[in-house]
Amino acid sequence: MNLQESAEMYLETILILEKKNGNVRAIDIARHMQYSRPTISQQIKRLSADGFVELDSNKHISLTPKGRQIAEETYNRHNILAEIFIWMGVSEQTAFEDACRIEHYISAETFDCMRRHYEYERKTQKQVSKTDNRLD
Amino acid sequence: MNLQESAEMYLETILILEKKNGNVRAIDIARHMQYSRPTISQQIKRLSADGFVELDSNKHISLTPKGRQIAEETYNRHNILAEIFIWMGVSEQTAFEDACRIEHYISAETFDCMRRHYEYERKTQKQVSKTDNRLD
DNA sequence: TCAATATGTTAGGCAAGCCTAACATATTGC
DNA sequence: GCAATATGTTAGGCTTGCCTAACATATTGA
Repeated sequence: MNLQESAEMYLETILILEKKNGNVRAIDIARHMQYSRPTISQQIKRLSADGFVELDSNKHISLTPKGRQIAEETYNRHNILAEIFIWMGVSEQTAFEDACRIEHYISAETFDCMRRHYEYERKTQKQVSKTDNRLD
Repeated sequence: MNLQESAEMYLETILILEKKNGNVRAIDIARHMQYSRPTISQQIKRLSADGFVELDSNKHISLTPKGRQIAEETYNRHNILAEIFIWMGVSEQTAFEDACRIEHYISAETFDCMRRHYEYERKTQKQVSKTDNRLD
């Protein structure tokens, strides 16, 4: 299920907006991603044709199970990566921005190793402050 | 100096081939990157127009100072990222592949934090084996 | 109610970065 | 020396993913 970066971004955005607003319209996605309305319209059409989203009669967009799975995987990786970066001392904003780009390119293997490393370190050597700019 | 991923890849590849072979021809780049000869020809023309590489009368390609700087930065980040991933337990091949993609998207801030974290951990808790597949 | 505004879609365009086919030129081996 | 092979270039094409302009439709407020 190796989707393009852009498709993952759309699906993750839909999930985020769904959590925030309940329902999701194309215009909401356009504002959130800072893309034009036609761009969203086209991409939603594509995601719909490929079975990742559905539109109801009110043009409300929802994730299919298949789409939701990808959205949630992407969302989780994004957040966990950002959490790891923040733990390493990266500022919150940069951590989220970098995580957002990197999540699309990191393999499952590397992601798992980073996560395991992080969890292990947090458990064993809890209170070592090794950088100036840690947030926690 | 925010170059495209693809330009960074070409420059890094030229540096690698230069280290390996002494001189670099378009065909060497094509084989290494698995792209067609015309593609390399076009991209070298572009990199040359933008002042990142030069061609001599034998069609040997060399990096300008400006090009070399980017190539070396990219190369170093690639290797250090891979080293960190391997240290975290990622297999050598995956570590290099992931590093190769991620190096183009990670910010200086996040990269520095990862590097500092790695160096600190190596220094303080040298012999803790936390995963099965560590290489060192 | 109906004009103004908001939202969605269609059509057409553009840049990046690949490709193949065809041609041009350089190198090599008999 | 010359045919075969290797390398480089030109021309034209394709996909992805964005854009604007223009139009279609829905919603809202005086």
